[in-house]
Amino acid sequence: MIAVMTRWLDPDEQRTWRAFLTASRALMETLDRELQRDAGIPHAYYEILVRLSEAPGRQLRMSDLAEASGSSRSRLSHAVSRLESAGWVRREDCPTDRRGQVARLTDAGHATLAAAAPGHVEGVRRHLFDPLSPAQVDQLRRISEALVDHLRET
Amino acid sequence: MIAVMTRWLDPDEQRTWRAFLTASRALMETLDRELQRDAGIPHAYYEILVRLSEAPGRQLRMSDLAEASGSSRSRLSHAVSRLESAGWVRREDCPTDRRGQVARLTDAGHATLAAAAPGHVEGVRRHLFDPLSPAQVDQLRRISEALVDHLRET
DNA sequence: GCCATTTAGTTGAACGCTCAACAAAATCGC
DNA sequence: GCGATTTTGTTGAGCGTTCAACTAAATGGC
Repeated sequence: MIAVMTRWLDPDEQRTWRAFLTASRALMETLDRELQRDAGIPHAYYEILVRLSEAPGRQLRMSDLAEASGSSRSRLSHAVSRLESAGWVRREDCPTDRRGQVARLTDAGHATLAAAAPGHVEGVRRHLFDPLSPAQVDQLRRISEALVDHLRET
Repeated sequence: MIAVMTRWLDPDEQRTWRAFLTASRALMETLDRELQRDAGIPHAYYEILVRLSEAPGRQLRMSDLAEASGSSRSRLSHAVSRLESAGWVRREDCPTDRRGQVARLTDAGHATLAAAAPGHVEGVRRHLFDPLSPAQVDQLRRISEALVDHLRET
């Protein structure tokens, strides 16, 4: 039997953790709601369209798209099904791997994205960048990258 | 007709925004999965139990609990229903406002929380605090509080 | 006091996500 | 080459969240 004493968060850590929790949740919910209201799509779907629009030929293998959009395979599969029936994405067989599928952004999908993007960027600016000083923006980038690096190797 | 040119994100802002997005999403998903695996409850429910455990008499009005846990009324109502049928929370009539309901943490709920807390705190430490320097933790607190302040007044 | 408005909380439907199970094709080991 | 393993992607069930609609009680105006 091994007993390990829990190292609880001290008041400062507590405050930091809760502030981070509140801020990131509120930010995501706000941006998600704005996108839903103005463009009729959830943020996760918006991001899929963005990644496809940036890919060469506006197309990506499902697994690469999952990786790029930070999504599980299952989630992506469901999401692309929905985007496909909205007419914004088409699925095609991958020529080099017969297991594979390629998701391609349609013109309609690109148009939807183009219509949604300005409002969304505006929202990101207003809710994330405007309240922070340039130094804080820089700090936030370093902090986020440190967290990502750490989470990836776990 | 007023045409406003979109101020797109410059490469640095782009990088910051995406890193933040990736980091906060990955962190939340990781902590949520760990809590689900080790304690069988989602993070949102864990937080409700925490807030109740900290309240005087381990009880709170539904609307105060919603406020404290950063939840919509509807979400809280559904959540408390589930927590109630798990035996972790009880609903009682509010003595001073006949519209009101008070959620009270049961002993079973407190025990569940006590069992889940050490592992969760450990996770927060490992995934959030360990990868950051003390200075970065301080920066993150300031940044988060600035964002929260800004989002609250919108 | 009485009607209009606001506040508290709940409900059900629609939707998106998670998880585990699965099929099919590619790759690895020998 | 051939069987075991890994990788790719999908599926369906269960769960949690959102949104709009709703009831009931408190508050405010006159």
